Amino acid sequence: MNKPNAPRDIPELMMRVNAIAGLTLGEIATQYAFKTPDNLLREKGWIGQLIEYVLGATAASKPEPDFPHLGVELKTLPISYTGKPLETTYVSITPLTNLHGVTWQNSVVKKKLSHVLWLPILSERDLAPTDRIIGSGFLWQPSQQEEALLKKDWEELTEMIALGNIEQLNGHFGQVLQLRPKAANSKALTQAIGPNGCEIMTLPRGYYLKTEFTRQILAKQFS
DNA sequence: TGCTGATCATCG
DNA sequence: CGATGATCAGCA
Repeated sequence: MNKPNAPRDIPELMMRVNAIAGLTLGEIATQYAFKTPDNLLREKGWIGQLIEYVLGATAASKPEPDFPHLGVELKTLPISYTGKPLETTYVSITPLTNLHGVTWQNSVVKKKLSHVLWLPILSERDLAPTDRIIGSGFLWQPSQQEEALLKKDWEELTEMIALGNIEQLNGHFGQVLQLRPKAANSKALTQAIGPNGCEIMTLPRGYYLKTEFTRQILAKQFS
Protein backbone atom coordinates (compact mmCIF):
# COMPACT_ATOMS: atom_id res chain seq x y z
CA MET A 1 0.00 0.00 0.00
CA ASN A 2 1.19 3.51 -0.82
CA LYS A 3 2.39 5.94 1.76
CA PRO A 4 -0.58 7.92 3.06
CA ASN A 5 -0.70 11.62 2.22
CA ALA A 6 -1.07 14.27 4.85
CA PRO A 7 -4.69 14.57 5.96
CA ARG A 8 -6.34 17.69 4.51
CA ASP A 9 -8.13 18.76 7.63
CA ILE A 10 -8.92 17.66 11.13
CA PRO A 11 -12.09 15.70 10.24
CA GLU A 12 -10.07 13.67 7.74
CA LEU A 13 -7.37 13.07 10.33
CA MET A 14 -9.94 11.89 12.87
CA MET A 15 -11.55 9.57 10.33
CA ARG A 16 -8.20 7.87 9.88
CA VAL A 17 -7.71 7.70 13.64
CA ASN A 18 -11.13 6.10 14.07
CA ALA A 19 -10.44 3.68 11.24
CA ILE A 20 -7.43 2.15 13.01
CA ALA A 21 -8.97 1.98 16.49
CA GLY A 22 -9.16 -1.62 17.65
CA LEU A 23 -6.57 -2.89 15.20
CA THR A 24 -3.25 -4.35 16.26
CA LEU A 25 0.02 -2.72 15.34
CA GLY A 26 0.87 -5.88 13.41
CA GLU A 27 -2.22 -5.50 11.26
CA ILE A 28 -1.47 -1.96 10.18
CA ALA A 29 2.25 -2.64 9.82
CA THR A 30 1.45 -5.48 7.41
CA GLN A 31 -1.06 -3.37 5.54
CA TYR A 32 1.50 -0.65 4.93
CA ALA A 33 4.53 -2.94 4.58
CA PHE A 34 6.17 -1.35 7.60
CA LYS A 35 9.00 -3.33 9.22
CA THR A 36 8.19 -4.87 12.58
CA PRO A 37 10.74 -5.55 15.29
CA ASP A 38 10.38 -8.53 17.66
CA ASN A 39 10.84 -6.19 20.61
CA LEU A 40 11.47 -2.53 21.28
CA LEU A 41 14.83 -2.99 23.00
CA ARG A 42 16.54 -1.20 20.18
CA GLU A 43 13.76 0.51 18.24
CA LYS A 44 12.09 2.34 21.07
CA GLY A 45 10.39 4.83 18.80
CA TRP A 46 8.90 2.24 16.47
CA ILE A 47 5.29 2.61 17.58
CA GLY A 48 5.33 6.37 17.17
CA GLN A 49 6.95 6.14 13.77
CA LEU A 50 4.48 3.52 12.54
CA ILE A 51 1.49 5.59 13.63
CA GLU A 52 2.98 8.74 12.11
CA TYR A 53 3.39 6.94 8.82
CA VAL A 54 -0.10 5.47 8.75
CA LEU A 55 -1.77 8.77 9.61
CA GLY A 56 0.27 10.68 7.05
CA ALA A 57 2.27 12.80 9.48
CA THR A 58 5.29 14.76 8.34
CA ALA A 59 8.56 12.85 8.70
CA ALA A 60 10.10 13.09 12.14
CA SER A 61 13.28 14.82 13.29
CA LYS A 62 11.95 18.32 12.76
CA PRO A 63 11.02 20.71 15.57
CA GLU A 64 7.53 21.12 14.13
CA PRO A 65 4.09 19.71 14.90
CA ASP A 66 3.44 16.35 13.25
CA PHE A 67 0.67 17.93 11.21
CA PRO A 68 2.04 21.46 10.61
CA HIS A 69 -0.89 22.71 8.53
CA LEU A 70 -3.31 21.53 11.22
CA GLY A 71 -1.19 22.64 14.17
CA VAL A 72 -1.64 19.23 15.75
CA GLU A 73 0.97 17.24 17.65
CA LEU A 74 0.62 13.44 17.69
CA LYS A 75 1.46 11.53 20.87
CA THR A 76 1.07 7.81 21.27
CA LEU A 77 0.38 6.88 24.88
CA PRO A 78 1.27 3.37 26.09
CA ILE A 79 -1.39 2.10 28.49
CA SER A 80 -1.85 -0.96 30.67
CA TYR A 81 -4.68 -3.50 30.66
CA THR A 82 -6.46 -1.24 33.14
CA GLY A 83 -6.01 1.81 30.95
CA LYS A 84 -3.27 3.50 32.96
CA PRO A 85 -0.34 5.21 31.22
CA LEU A 86 2.76 3.02 31.45
CA GLU A 87 5.30 5.69 30.68
CA THR A 88 5.83 9.41 31.04
CA THR A 89 5.31 11.42 27.85
CA TYR A 90 8.22 13.22 26.27
CA VAL A 91 7.35 16.80 25.36
CA SER A 92 10.46 18.58 24.15
CA ILE A 93 14.11 19.22 24.76
CA THR A 94 14.83 21.62 27.62
CA PRO A 95 16.58 24.87 26.69
CA LEU A 96 19.40 25.34 29.22
CA THR A 97 20.91 28.60 27.94
CA ASN A 98 19.66 31.88 26.46
CA LEU A 99 16.74 31.95 28.82
CA HIS A 100 16.46 35.74 28.83
CA GLY A 101 13.00 36.79 27.77
CA VAL A 102 11.64 33.27 27.73
CA THR A 103 8.17 33.07 29.23
CA TRP A 104 5.54 30.38 29.55
CA GLN A 105 3.56 32.11 26.82
CA ASN A 106 6.37 31.78 24.26
CA SER A 107 7.80 28.51 25.58
CA VAL A 108 8.24 25.40 23.48
CA VAL A 109 6.31 23.36 26.03
CA LYS A 110 3.19 25.51 25.75
CA LYS A 111 3.44 25.46 21.99
CA LYS A 112 3.86 21.68 21.82
CA LEU A 113 0.96 21.01 24.14
CA SER A 114 -1.46 23.54 22.68
CA HIS A 115 -3.16 20.91 20.51
CA VAL A 116 -2.41 17.22 20.92
CA LEU A 117 -3.83 14.12 19.27
CA TRP A 118 -3.56 11.46 21.98
CA LEU A 119 -3.55 7.90 20.72
CA PRO A 120 -3.63 5.31 23.52
CA ILE A 121 -1.96 2.00 22.68
CA LEU A 122 -2.50 -1.10 24.81
CA SER A 123 1.19 -1.69 25.29
CA GLU A 124 1.84 -4.06 28.18
CA ARG A 125 5.30 -5.52 28.01
CA ASP A 126 4.02 -9.08 27.80
CA LEU A 127 2.44 -8.21 24.46
CA ALA A 128 4.71 -8.44 21.43
CA PRO A 129 4.83 -5.14 19.55
CA THR A 130 2.72 -6.62 16.74
CA ASP A 131 0.03 -7.72 19.22
CA ARG A 132 -0.40 -4.33 20.82
CA ILE A 133 -3.78 -2.77 20.22
CA ILE A 134 -4.62 0.72 19.05
CA GLY A 135 -7.16 2.54 21.17
CA SER A 136 -9.48 5.47 20.50
CA GLY A 137 -7.52 8.58 19.66
CA PHE A 138 -8.82 12.00 20.60
CA LEU A 139 -7.88 15.63 20.28
CA TRP A 140 -7.00 17.52 23.43
CA GLN A 141 -6.27 21.07 24.40
CA PRO A 142 -5.29 21.87 27.99
CA SER A 143 -8.05 23.25 30.17
CA GLN A 144 -7.37 26.42 32.16
CA GLN A 145 -6.68 24.26 35.17
CA GLU A 146 -4.32 21.95 33.29
CA GLU A 147 -2.47 24.86 31.77
CA ALA A 148 -2.10 26.50 35.16
CA LEU A 149 -0.42 23.36 36.50
CA LEU A 150 1.90 23.14 33.52
CA LYS A 151 2.75 26.83 33.75
CA LYS A 152 3.56 26.62 37.45
CA ASP A 153 5.93 23.68 36.97
CA TRP A 154 7.50 25.17 33.88
CA GLU A 155 8.18 28.47 35.62
CA GLU A 156 9.66 26.77 38.66
CA LEU A 157 11.92 24.55 36.57
CA THR A 158 12.95 27.34 34.22
CA GLU A 159 13.85 29.59 37.12
CA MET A 160 16.04 26.89 38.64
CA ILE A 161 17.81 26.42 35.33
CA ALA A 162 18.27 30.16 34.78
CA LEU A 163 19.69 30.59 38.29
CA GLY A 164 22.33 27.95 37.63
CA ASN A 165 20.74 25.15 39.64
CA ILE A 166 20.29 22.60 36.88
CA GLU A 167 22.40 20.04 38.75
CA GLN A 168 20.00 20.24 41.70
CA LEU A 169 17.06 19.27 39.49
CA ASN A 170 15.85 15.72 39.06
CA GLY A 171 12.70 13.84 38.18
CA HIS A 172 11.14 14.58 41.56
CA PHE A 173 10.59 18.23 40.78
CA GLY A 174 7.33 19.35 39.26
CA GLN A 175 3.79 18.15 39.88
CA VAL A 176 2.79 17.40 36.29
CA LEU A 177 5.89 18.34 34.29
CA GLN A 178 9.31 16.93 35.08
CA LEU A 179 12.88 17.20 33.86
CA ARG A 180 14.81 14.07 32.96
CA PRO A 181 17.88 13.21 30.89
CA LYS A 182 17.25 13.08 27.16
CA ALA A 183 20.42 12.02 25.44
CA ALA A 184 22.14 9.33 23.45
CA ASN A 185 23.87 8.23 26.67
CA SER A 186 25.20 9.57 29.94
CA LYS A 187 28.35 10.85 28.27
CA ALA A 188 26.61 13.26 25.92
CA LEU A 189 27.00 16.77 27.25
CA THR A 190 25.60 20.16 26.44
CA GLN A 191 26.19 23.68 27.69
CA ALA A 192 24.25 25.05 30.66
CA ILE A 193 24.33 27.71 33.33
CA GLY A 194 26.19 26.72 36.49
CA PRO A 195 26.53 28.27 39.94
CA ASN A 196 27.46 31.98 39.87
CA GLY A 197 26.46 32.11 36.23
CA CYS A 198 29.48 30.12 35.11
CA GLU A 199 29.27 27.98 32.00
CA ILE A 200 29.09 24.28 32.69
CA MET A 201 28.59 21.14 30.65
CA THR A 202 25.74 18.88 31.67
CA LEU A 203 23.48 16.10 30.44
CA PRO A 204 20.86 17.29 27.95
CA ARG A 205 17.41 17.25 29.56
CA GLY A 206 13.89 16.94 28.27
CA TYR A 207 10.48 17.94 29.58
CA TYR A 208 8.19 15.00 30.29
CA LEU A 209 4.56 14.80 31.38
CA LYS A 210 4.14 12.65 34.46
CA THR A 211 1.85 9.63 34.17
CA GLU A 212 -0.62 11.01 36.72
CA PHE A 213 -1.25 13.98 34.45
CA THR A 214 -1.87 11.89 31.34
CA ARG A 215 -3.94 9.47 33.40
CA GLN A 216 -6.29 12.31 34.27
CA ILE A 217 -6.50 13.39 30.64
CA LEU A 218 -7.62 9.85 29.77
CA ALA A 219 -10.03 9.72 32.70
CA LYS A 220 -11.67 12.95 31.61
CA GLN A 221 -11.95 11.77 28.01
CA PHE A 222 -13.37 8.34 28.72
CA SER A 223 -15.51 9.05 31.77
C1' DT B 1 25.44 17.51 18.50
C1' DG B 2 20.54 18.25 18.75
C1' DC B 3 16.08 16.85 17.93
C1' DT B 4 12.55 13.60 16.44
C1' DG B 5 10.21 9.14 17.95
C1' DA B 6 10.10 6.98 22.73
C1' DT B 7 10.93 2.61 26.10
C1' DC B 8 14.31 0.08 28.86
C1' DA B 9 16.48 -1.15 33.24
C1' DT B 10 17.35 -0.63 37.77
C1' DC B 11 16.56 0.83 42.38
C1' DG B 12 13.99 2.05 46.49
C1' DC C 1 6.01 -2.28 41.04
C1' DG C 2 6.28 2.56 39.97
C1' DA C 3 9.41 6.23 39.01
C1' DT C 4 13.96 8.08 37.82
C1' DG C 5 17.89 7.97 35.21
C1' DA C 6 19.85 5.78 31.03
C1' DT C 7 19.55 4.49 26.53
C1' DC C 8 18.39 3.28 21.22
C1' DA C 9 17.67 4.56 16.11
C1' DG C 10 17.45 7.89 12.28
C1' DC C 11 18.22 12.25 10.27
C1' DA C 12 20.00 17.12 9.58
